[in-house]
Amino acid sequence: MVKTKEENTENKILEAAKRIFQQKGLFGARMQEIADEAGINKALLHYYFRSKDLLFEAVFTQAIGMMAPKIDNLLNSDMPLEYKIKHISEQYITFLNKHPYLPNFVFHELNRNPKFLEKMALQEKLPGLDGLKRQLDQLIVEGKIIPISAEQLFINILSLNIFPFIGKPLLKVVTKSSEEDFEALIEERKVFIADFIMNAITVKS
Amino acid sequence: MVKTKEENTENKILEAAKRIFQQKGLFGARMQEIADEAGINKALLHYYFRSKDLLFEAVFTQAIGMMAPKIDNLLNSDMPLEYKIKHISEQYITFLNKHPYLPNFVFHELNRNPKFLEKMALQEKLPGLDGLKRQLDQLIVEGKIIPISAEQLFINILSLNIFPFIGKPLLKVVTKSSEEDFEALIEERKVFIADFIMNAITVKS
DNA sequence: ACATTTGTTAACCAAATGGTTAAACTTTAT
DNA sequence: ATAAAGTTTAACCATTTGGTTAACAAATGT
Repeated sequence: MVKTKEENTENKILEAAKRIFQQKGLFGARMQEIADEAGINKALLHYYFRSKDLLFEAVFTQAIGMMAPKIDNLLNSDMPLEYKIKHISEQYITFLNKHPYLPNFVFHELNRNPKFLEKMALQEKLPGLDGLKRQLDQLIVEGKIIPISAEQLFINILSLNIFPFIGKPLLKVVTKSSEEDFEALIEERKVFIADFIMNAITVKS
Repeated sequence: MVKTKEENTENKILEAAKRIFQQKGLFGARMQEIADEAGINKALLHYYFRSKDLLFEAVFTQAIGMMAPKIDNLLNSDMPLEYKIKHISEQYITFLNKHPYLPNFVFHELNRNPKFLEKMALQEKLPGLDGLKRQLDQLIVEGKIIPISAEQLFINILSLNIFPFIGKPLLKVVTKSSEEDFEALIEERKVFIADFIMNAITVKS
Protein backbone atom coordinates (compact mmCIF):
# COMPACT_ATOMS: atom_id res chain seq x y z
CA MET A 1 0.00 0.00 0.00
CA VAL A 2 1.36 3.34 -1.06
CA LYS A 3 1.06 6.10 1.47
CA THR A 4 0.02 9.56 0.36
CA LYS A 5 2.49 12.33 0.95
CA GLU A 6 0.34 13.75 3.73
CA GLU A 7 0.30 10.62 5.83
CA ASN A 8 3.77 9.20 5.37
CA THR A 9 5.83 9.15 8.51
CA GLU A 10 8.53 11.59 7.49
CA ASN A 11 5.90 14.17 6.65
CA LYS A 12 3.92 13.59 9.82
CA ILE A 13 7.12 14.24 11.75
CA LEU A 14 7.90 17.41 9.85
CA GLU A 15 4.41 18.80 10.35
CA ALA A 16 4.46 17.97 14.05
CA ALA A 17 7.94 19.44 14.43
CA LYS A 18 6.80 22.60 12.69
CA ARG A 19 3.93 23.10 15.11
CA ILE A 20 6.04 22.46 18.20
CA PHE A 21 9.22 24.29 17.14
CA GLN A 22 7.32 27.33 15.89
CA GLN A 23 5.49 27.71 19.16
CA LYS A 24 8.29 26.86 21.58
CA GLY A 25 11.55 27.43 19.76
CA LEU A 26 14.52 25.07 19.52
CA PHE A 27 15.23 24.90 23.24
CA GLY A 28 11.62 24.97 24.40
CA ALA A 29 10.61 22.03 22.22
CA ARG A 30 10.98 18.45 23.47
CA MET A 31 11.64 15.53 21.17
CA GLN A 32 9.09 13.45 23.10
CA GLU A 33 6.52 16.19 22.59
CA ILE A 34 7.11 16.20 18.85
CA ALA A 35 6.81 12.40 18.75
CA ASP A 36 3.52 12.55 20.65
CA GLU A 37 2.22 15.28 18.36
CA ALA A 38 3.11 13.10 15.37
CA GLY A 39 1.66 10.02 17.04
CA ILE A 40 4.81 7.95 16.73
CA ASN A 41 7.68 6.57 18.77
CA LYS A 42 10.45 8.95 19.70
CA ALA A 43 13.13 6.75 18.14
CA LEU A 44 11.55 7.36 14.76
CA LEU A 45 12.48 11.01 14.96
CA HIS A 46 16.10 9.99 15.07
CA TYR A 47 15.60 7.32 12.44
CA TYR A 48 14.40 9.96 9.98
CA PHE A 49 16.31 13.07 11.05
CA ARG A 50 19.22 11.79 13.16
CA SER A 51 19.24 14.60 15.74
CA LYS A 52 17.18 17.41 17.18
CA ASP A 53 19.42 19.95 15.49
CA LEU A 54 18.94 18.41 12.05
CA LEU A 55 15.18 18.13 12.52
CA PHE A 56 15.13 21.75 13.57
CA GLU A 57 17.19 22.76 10.58
CA ALA A 58 14.74 21.03 8.26
CA VAL A 59 11.84 22.92 9.82
CA PHE A 60 13.68 26.21 9.85
CA THR A 61 14.89 26.00 6.26
CA GLN A 62 11.35 25.28 5.13
CA ALA A 63 10.07 28.26 7.13
CA ILE A 64 12.54 30.65 5.54
CA GLY A 65 11.73 29.15 2.19
CA MET A 66 8.10 30.15 2.65
CA MET A 67 8.83 33.76 3.56
CA ALA A 68 11.53 34.59 1.04
CA PRO A 69 9.71 34.22 -2.32
CA LYS A 70 7.14 36.87 -1.50
CA ILE A 71 9.93 39.32 -0.74
CA ASP A 72 11.63 38.38 -3.97
CA ASN A 73 8.40 39.24 -5.76
CA LEU A 74 8.54 42.76 -4.37
CA LEU A 75 12.15 43.26 -5.22
CA ASN A 76 12.56 41.57 -8.57
CA SER A 77 9.53 41.92 -10.79
CA ASP A 78 8.86 44.40 -13.55
CA MET A 79 5.48 45.54 -12.28
CA PRO A 80 4.97 49.24 -11.42
CA LEU A 81 6.07 50.20 -7.91
CA GLU A 82 2.59 51.19 -6.79
CA TYR A 83 1.19 47.87 -7.95
CA LYS A 84 3.89 45.92 -6.12
CA ILE A 85 3.47 47.84 -2.90
CA LYS A 86 -0.29 47.47 -3.07
CA HIS A 87 -0.02 43.74 -3.57
CA ILE A 88 2.72 42.69 -1.21
CA SER A 89 0.69 43.61 1.87
CA GLU A 90 -2.32 41.80 0.53
CA GLN A 91 -0.18 38.73 -0.10
CA TYR A 92 1.97 38.86 2.98
CA ILE A 93 -0.83 39.45 5.44
CA THR A 94 -2.98 36.72 3.93
CA PHE A 95 -0.02 34.40 4.17
CA LEU A 96 0.92 35.34 7.73
CA ASN A 97 -2.68 35.00 8.87
CA LYS A 98 -2.33 31.34 7.96
CA HIS A 99 1.06 31.03 9.68
CA PRO A 100 0.93 33.47 12.58
CA TYR A 101 3.81 31.86 14.48
CA LEU A 102 6.21 32.10 11.57
CA PRO A 103 7.61 35.65 12.02
CA ASN A 104 8.37 35.15 15.68
CA PHE A 105 9.93 31.81 15.08
CA VAL A 106 12.06 32.86 12.14
CA PHE A 107 13.37 36.10 13.58
CA HIS A 108 13.98 34.75 17.05
CA GLU A 109 16.04 31.85 15.78
CA LEU A 110 17.78 34.08 13.27
CA ASN A 111 18.91 36.37 16.04
CA ARG A 112 20.09 33.43 18.08
CA ASN A 113 22.06 32.05 15.20
CA PRO A 114 22.60 34.32 12.19
CA LYS A 115 24.77 31.58 10.65
CA PHE A 116 21.64 30.11 9.00
CA LEU A 117 21.33 33.16 6.81
CA GLU A 118 24.92 33.23 5.71
CA LYS A 119 24.43 29.75 4.33
CA MET A 120 21.36 30.83 2.36
CA ALA A 121 22.93 34.08 1.28
CA LEU A 122 25.80 32.19 -0.27
CA GLN A 123 23.34 29.98 -2.13
CA GLU A 124 21.91 33.23 -3.50
CA LYS A 125 18.46 32.18 -2.37
CA LEU A 126 17.94 35.65 -0.95
CA PRO A 127 16.94 38.53 -3.21
CA GLY A 128 18.96 41.74 -3.47
CA LEU A 129 17.81 45.33 -3.68
CA ASP A 130 19.26 46.19 -7.08
CA GLY A 131 16.00 45.90 -9.02
CA LEU A 132 14.04 48.03 -6.59
CA LYS A 133 16.86 50.53 -6.48
CA ARG A 134 16.78 51.09 -10.26
CA GLN A 135 13.01 51.40 -10.21
CA LEU A 136 13.14 54.02 -7.46
CA ASP A 137 15.89 56.05 -9.15
CA GLN A 138 13.79 56.19 -12.31
CA LEU A 139 10.70 57.42 -10.45
CA ILE A 140 12.74 59.94 -8.53
CA VAL A 141 14.27 61.56 -11.62
CA GLU A 142 10.79 61.64 -13.16
CA GLY A 143 9.67 63.59 -10.10
CA LYS A 144 6.98 61.03 -9.28
CA ILE A 145 8.28 60.16 -5.82
CA ILE A 146 10.43 61.89 -3.27
CA PRO A 147 14.09 60.88 -2.96
CA ILE A 148 14.21 57.76 -0.84
CA SER A 149 16.75 54.97 -0.50
CA ALA A 150 15.71 51.46 -1.49
CA GLU A 151 17.13 50.21 1.80
CA GLN A 152 14.92 52.41 3.95
CA LEU A 153 11.80 51.83 1.86
CA PHE A 154 12.38 48.10 2.00
CA ILE A 155 12.85 48.16 5.77
CA ASN A 156 9.62 50.13 6.12
CA ILE A 157 7.60 47.77 3.96
CA LEU A 158 8.80 44.74 5.88
CA SER A 159 8.32 46.46 9.24
CA LEU A 160 4.74 47.49 8.55
CA ASN A 161 3.77 44.06 7.27
CA ILE A 162 5.57 41.77 9.68
CA PHE A 163 5.78 43.57 13.02
CA PRO A 164 2.05 43.42 13.84
CA PHE A 165 2.32 39.62 13.96
CA ILE A 166 5.33 39.73 16.24
CA GLY A 167 3.93 42.46 18.46
CA LYS A 168 0.40 41.09 18.57
CA PRO A 169 0.26 40.32 22.30
CA LEU A 170 1.36 43.85 23.20
CA LEU A 171 -0.65 45.54 20.48
CA LYS A 172 -3.81 43.71 21.46
CA VAL A 173 -3.54 44.97 25.01
CA VAL A 174 -2.66 48.58 24.16
CA THR A 175 -5.37 48.87 21.52
CA LYS A 176 -7.77 47.06 23.87
CA SER A 177 -8.74 44.70 21.06
CA SER A 178 -10.49 41.37 21.32
CA GLU A 179 -9.20 38.60 19.07
CA GLU A 180 -11.80 39.55 16.45
CA ASP A 181 -11.06 43.26 16.76
CA PHE A 182 -7.39 42.60 16.18
CA GLU A 183 -8.04 40.36 13.20
CA ALA A 184 -10.12 43.18 11.74
CA LEU A 185 -7.29 45.65 12.32
CA ILE A 186 -4.90 43.35 10.51
CA GLU A 187 -7.35 42.79 7.69
CA GLU A 188 -7.68 46.54 7.30
CA ARG A 189 -3.91 46.80 6.90
CA LYS A 190 -3.97 44.85 3.64
CA VAL A 191 -4.90 48.12 1.92
CA PHE A 192 -4.00 50.61 4.65
CA ILE A 193 -0.27 49.91 4.53
CA ALA A 194 0.00 50.50 0.80
CA ASP A 195 -1.96 53.76 1.00
CA PHE A 196 0.21 54.87 3.89
CA ILE A 197 3.43 54.17 2.04
CA MET A 198 2.28 55.68 -1.24
CA ASN A 199 1.15 58.79 0.60
CA ALA A 200 4.54 59.03 2.24
CA ILE A 201 6.61 58.80 -0.94
CA THR A 202 4.42 60.29 -3.69
CA VAL A 203 5.18 63.83 -4.83
CA LYS A 204 1.93 65.79 -4.93
CA SER A 205 1.46 68.11 -7.89
CA MET B 1 32.20 47.26 54.50
CA VAL B 2 29.22 48.54 52.59
CA LYS B 3 28.85 47.35 49.04
CA THR B 4 27.76 49.78 46.37
CA LYS B 5 24.58 48.97 44.53
CA GLU B 6 26.49 48.01 41.42
CA GLU B 7 28.61 45.37 43.06
CA ASN B 8 26.23 43.78 45.53
CA THR B 9 25.47 40.18 44.76
CA GLU B 10 21.80 40.49 43.99
CA ASN B 11 22.55 43.13 41.40
CA LYS B 12 25.42 41.20 39.88
CA ILE B 13 23.03 38.28 39.43
CA LEU B 14 20.35 40.43 37.84
CA GLU B 15 22.80 41.99 35.40
CA ALA B 16 24.25 38.62 34.46
CA ALA B 17 20.78 37.10 34.11
CA LYS B 18 19.75 39.97 31.87
CA ARG B 19 22.64 39.38 29.51
CA ILE B 20 22.10 35.63 29.32
CA PHE B 21 18.29 35.58 29.20
CA GLN B 22 18.11 38.34 26.62
CA GLN B 23 20.46 36.52 24.30
CA LYS B 24 19.23 32.95 24.80
CA GLY B 25 15.69 33.16 26.14
CA LEU B 26 14.23 31.35 29.13
CA PHE B 27 14.84 27.82 27.85
CA GLY B 28 18.16 28.52 26.18
CA ALA B 29 19.70 30.02 29.31
CA ARG B 30 21.44 27.80 31.88
CA MET B 31 21.55 28.63 35.56
CA GLN B 32 25.21 27.60 35.67
CA GLU B 33 25.93 29.97 32.79
CA ILE B 34 24.30 32.85 34.64
CA ALA B 35 26.26 32.01 37.77
CA ASP B 36 29.51 31.97 35.80
CA GLU B 37 28.64 35.27 34.12
CA ALA B 38 28.01 36.77 37.56
CA GLY B 39 31.18 35.19 38.96
CA ILE B 40 29.40 33.42 41.82
CA ASN B 41 28.27 30.00 42.97
CA LYS B 42 25.11 28.60 41.38
CA ALA B 43 23.42 28.07 44.74
CA LEU B 44 23.43 31.82 45.25
CA LEU B 45 21.03 32.24 42.36
CA HIS B 46 18.51 30.20 44.30
CA TYR B 47 19.37 31.92 47.54
CA TYR B 48 18.42 35.29 46.05
CA PHE B 49 15.72 34.37 43.52
CA ARG B 50 14.52 30.90 44.57
CA SER B 51 13.99 29.48 41.08
CA LYS B 52 14.84 29.98 37.43
CA ASP B 53 11.28 31.09 36.73
CA LEU B 54 11.37 33.78 39.38
CA LEU B 55 14.77 35.04 38.27
CA PHE B 56 13.45 35.16 34.74
CA GLU B 57 10.36 37.03 35.83
CA ALA B 58 12.51 39.64 37.58
CA VAL B 59 14.53 40.18 34.41
CA PHE B 60 11.49 40.22 32.17
CA THR B 61 9.51 42.64 34.29
CA GLN B 62 12.45 45.00 34.33
CA ALA B 63 12.76 44.74 30.55
CA ILE B 64 9.12 45.62 29.96
CA GLY B 65 9.47 48.40 32.47
CA MET B 66 12.20 49.94 30.31
CA MET B 67 10.23 49.84 27.08
CA ALA B 68 6.83 50.97 28.31
CA PRO B 69 7.51 54.54 29.55
CA LYS B 70 8.70 55.75 26.16
CA ILE B 71 5.49 54.53 24.59
CA ASP B 72 3.52 56.23 27.31
CA ASN B 73 5.29 59.44 26.40
CA LEU B 74 4.01 59.19 22.85
CA LEU B 75 0.47 58.41 23.88
CA ASN B 76 -0.09 60.59 26.90
CA SER B 77 1.64 63.91 26.68
CA ASP B 78 0.24 67.27 25.61
CA MET B 79 2.93 68.06 23.08
CA PRO B 80 1.98 68.58 19.42
CA LEU B 81 1.66 65.39 17.38
CA GLU B 82 4.49 66.27 15.01
CA TYR B 83 6.80 66.98 17.92
CA LYS B 84 5.96 63.66 19.56
CA ILE B 85 6.43 61.65 16.40
CA LYS B 86 9.70 63.39 15.67
CA HIS B 87 11.00 62.66 19.13
CA ILE B 88 9.88 59.13 19.79
CA SER B 89 12.09 57.69 17.03
CA GLU B 90 15.03 59.70 18.26
CA GLN B 91 14.43 58.42 21.79
CA TYR B 92 13.50 54.86 20.95
CA ILE B 93 16.31 54.20 18.53
CA THR B 94 18.89 55.70 20.86
CA PHE B 95 17.53 53.51 23.61
CA LEU B 96 17.40 50.33 21.52
CA ASN B 97 20.91 50.92 20.24
CA LYS B 98 21.98 50.52 23.84
CA HIS B 99 19.80 47.44 24.36
CA PRO B 100 19.70 45.73 20.99
CA TYR B 101 18.57 42.35 22.37
CA LEU B 102 15.57 43.80 24.17
CA PRO B 103 12.92 43.77 21.40
CA ASN B 104 13.60 40.19 20.43
CA PHE B 105 13.64 39.07 24.00
CA VAL B 106 10.49 40.85 25.04
CA PHE B 107 8.36 39.96 22.05
CA HIS B 108 9.51 36.37 21.87
CA GLU B 109 8.72 35.70 25.49
CA LEU B 110 5.49 37.66 25.25
CA ASN B 111 4.33 35.42 22.44
CA ARG B 112 5.30 32.34 24.37
CA ASN B 113 3.41 33.49 27.42
CA PRO B 114 1.01 36.45 27.00
CA LYS B 115 -0.01 36.00 30.64
CA PHE B 116 2.77 38.39 31.63
CA LEU B 117 1.00 41.24 29.91
CA GLU B 118 -2.39 40.55 31.44
CA LYS B 119 -0.80 40.99 34.83
CA MET B 120 0.67 44.37 33.85
CA ALA B 121 -2.47 45.48 32.04
CA LEU B 122 -4.49 44.93 35.19
CA GLN B 123 -1.97 47.00 37.13
CA GLU B 124 -2.67 49.71 34.57
CA LYS B 125 1.01 50.05 33.93
CA LEU B 126 0.32 50.06 30.20
CA PRO B 127 -0.81 53.24 28.46
CA GLY B 128 -4.03 53.43 26.45
CA LEU B 129 -4.74 55.13 23.15
CA ASP B 130 -7.37 57.60 24.34
CA GLY B 131 -5.08 60.61 24.47
CA LEU B 132 -3.66 60.05 21.01
CA LYS B 133 -7.14 59.36 19.68
CA ARG B 134 -8.43 62.76 20.88
CA GLN B 135 -5.40 64.52 19.46
CA LEU B 136 -5.87 62.87 16.06
CA ASP B 137 -9.60 63.63 15.90
CA GLN B 138 -8.85 67.27 16.55
CA LEU B 139 -6.26 67.46 13.76
CA ILE B 140 -8.55 65.60 11.39
CA VAL B 141 -11.48 67.99 11.82
CA GLU B 142 -9.05 70.89 11.42
CA GLY B 143 -8.08 69.35 8.08
CA LYS B 144 -4.40 69.17 9.09
CA ILE B 145 -4.05 65.40 8.68
CA ILE B 146 -5.89 62.75 6.73
CA PRO B 147 -8.41 60.55 8.55
CA ILE B 148 -6.47 57.81 10.30
CA SER B 149 -7.24 55.61 13.29
CA ALA B 150 -5.09 55.91 16.38
CA GLU B 151 -4.73 52.14 16.41
CA GLN B 152 -3.22 51.95 12.94
CA LEU B 153 -0.96 54.96 13.41
CA PHE B 154 0.27 53.53 16.69
CA ILE B 155 0.99 50.14 15.13
CA ASN B 156 2.91 51.87 12.35
CA ILE B 157 5.03 53.96 14.68
CA LEU B 158 5.98 50.94 16.76
CA SER B 159 6.60 48.79 13.68
CA LEU B 160 8.93 51.29 12.04
CA ASN B 161 10.92 51.85 15.22
CA ILE B 162 11.17 48.35 16.64
CA PHE B 163 11.19 45.95 13.71
CA PRO B 164 14.62 46.89 12.35
CA PHE B 165 16.15 45.62 15.59
CA ILE B 166 14.25 42.33 15.41
CA GLY B 167 14.85 41.86 11.72
CA LYS B 168 18.47 42.99 11.75
CA PRO B 169 20.06 39.67 10.72
CA LEU B 170 17.81 39.39 7.68
CA LEU B 171 17.92 43.08 6.83
CA LYS B 172 21.69 43.16 7.01
CA VAL B 173 21.95 40.39 4.45
CA VAL B 174 19.31 41.71 2.05
CA THR B 175 20.69 45.26 2.15
CA LYS B 176 24.21 43.84 1.94
CA SER B 177 25.26 46.01 4.87
CA SER B 178 28.30 45.66 7.04
CA GLU B 179 27.81 46.21 10.75
CA GLU B 180 28.78 49.87 10.32
CA ASP B 181 26.56 50.31 7.27
CA PHE B 182 23.62 48.95 9.17
CA GLU B 183 24.28 51.13 12.18
CA ALA B 184 24.31 54.10 9.83
CA LEU B 185 20.99 53.02 8.32
CA ILE B 186 19.49 52.81 11.78
CA GLU B 187 20.95 56.16 12.77
CA GLU B 188 19.42 57.72 9.67
CA ARG B 189 16.02 56.41 10.74
CA LYS B 190 15.98 58.64 13.81
CA VAL B 191 14.76 61.43 11.52
CA PHE B 192 13.70 59.41 8.49
CA ILE B 193 10.84 57.62 10.26
CA ALA B 194 9.24 60.83 11.48
CA ASP B 195 9.46 62.45 8.06
CA PHE B 196 8.01 59.35 6.47
CA ILE B 197 5.07 59.25 8.86
CA MET B 198 4.36 62.99 8.69
CA ASN B 199 4.45 62.80 4.89
CA ALA B 200 1.99 59.95 4.99
CA ILE B 201 -0.59 61.64 7.19
CA THR B 202 -0.25 65.37 6.49
CA VAL B 203 -2.81 67.01 4.23
CA LYS B 204 -0.97 69.14 1.64
CA SER B 205 -2.50 72.50 0.89
C1' DA C 1 8.69 -19.46 -0.18
C1' DC C 2 12.26 -16.94 1.78
C1' DA C 3 15.93 -13.71 2.48
C1' DT C 4 16.84 -8.85 2.75
C1' DT C 5 15.85 -4.33 3.43
C1' DT C 6 12.94 -0.84 5.58
C1' DG C 7 10.06 0.80 9.28
C1' DT C 8 8.66 0.76 14.21
C1' DT C 9 8.75 -0.02 19.11
C1' DA C 10 9.95 -0.58 24.18
C1' DA C 11 13.54 -0.41 27.14
C1' DC C 12 17.62 1.59 28.24
C1' DC C 13 21.67 5.04 28.97
C1' DA C 14 24.75 8.86 29.88
C1' DA C 15 24.86 13.62 30.30
C1' DA C 16 22.88 17.78 31.58
C1' DT C 17 20.07 20.52 34.47
C1' DG C 18 17.39 22.84 38.13
C1' DG C 19 17.43 22.55 42.67
C1' DT C 20 18.97 21.19 47.72
C1' DT C 21 21.91 20.60 51.77
C1' DA C 22 25.08 21.11 55.23
C1' DA C 23 28.99 23.16 56.48
C1' DA C 24 32.04 27.33 56.49
C1' DC C 25 32.85 32.06 56.39
C1' DT C 26 31.36 37.18 57.28
C1' DT C 27 28.94 40.67 59.14
C1' DT C 28 26.09 42.63 62.67
C1' DA C 29 24.14 43.09 67.13
C1' DT C 30 24.70 42.75 72.13
C1' DA D 1 34.10 38.50 73.18
C1' DT D 2 30.40 35.99 71.46
C1' DA D 3 26.03 34.70 69.76
C1' DA D 4 22.96 35.36 65.96
C1' DA D 5 21.96 36.35 61.40
C1' DG D 6 23.22 36.71 56.77
C1' DT D 7 26.16 35.16 52.85
C1' DT D 8 28.81 31.85 50.11
C1' DT D 9 30.53 27.42 48.66
C1' DA D 10 31.33 22.42 47.30
C1' DA D 11 29.13 18.34 46.99
C1' DC D 12 25.07 16.05 46.14
C1' DC D 13 20.38 14.58 44.20
C1' DA D 14 16.27 13.55 41.37
C1' DT D 15 14.52 14.31 37.08
C1' DT D 16 14.53 15.35 32.47
C1' DT D 17 16.37 14.94 28.02
C1' DG D 18 18.53 13.72 23.62
C1' DG D 19 20.01 9.79 21.91
C1' DT D 20 20.94 4.45 21.37
C1' DT D 21 20.04 -0.48 21.08
C1' DA D 22 18.19 -4.70 20.11
C1' DA D 23 14.37 -7.05 18.96
C1' DC D 24 10.23 -7.23 16.20
C1' DA D 25 7.07 -6.27 12.16
C1' DA D 26 6.11 -5.07 7.46
C1' DA D 27 7.42 -4.57 2.74
C1' DT D 28 10.12 -5.80 -1.12
C1' DG D 29 12.84 -8.36 -4.25
C1' DT D 30 14.08 -12.86 -6.17
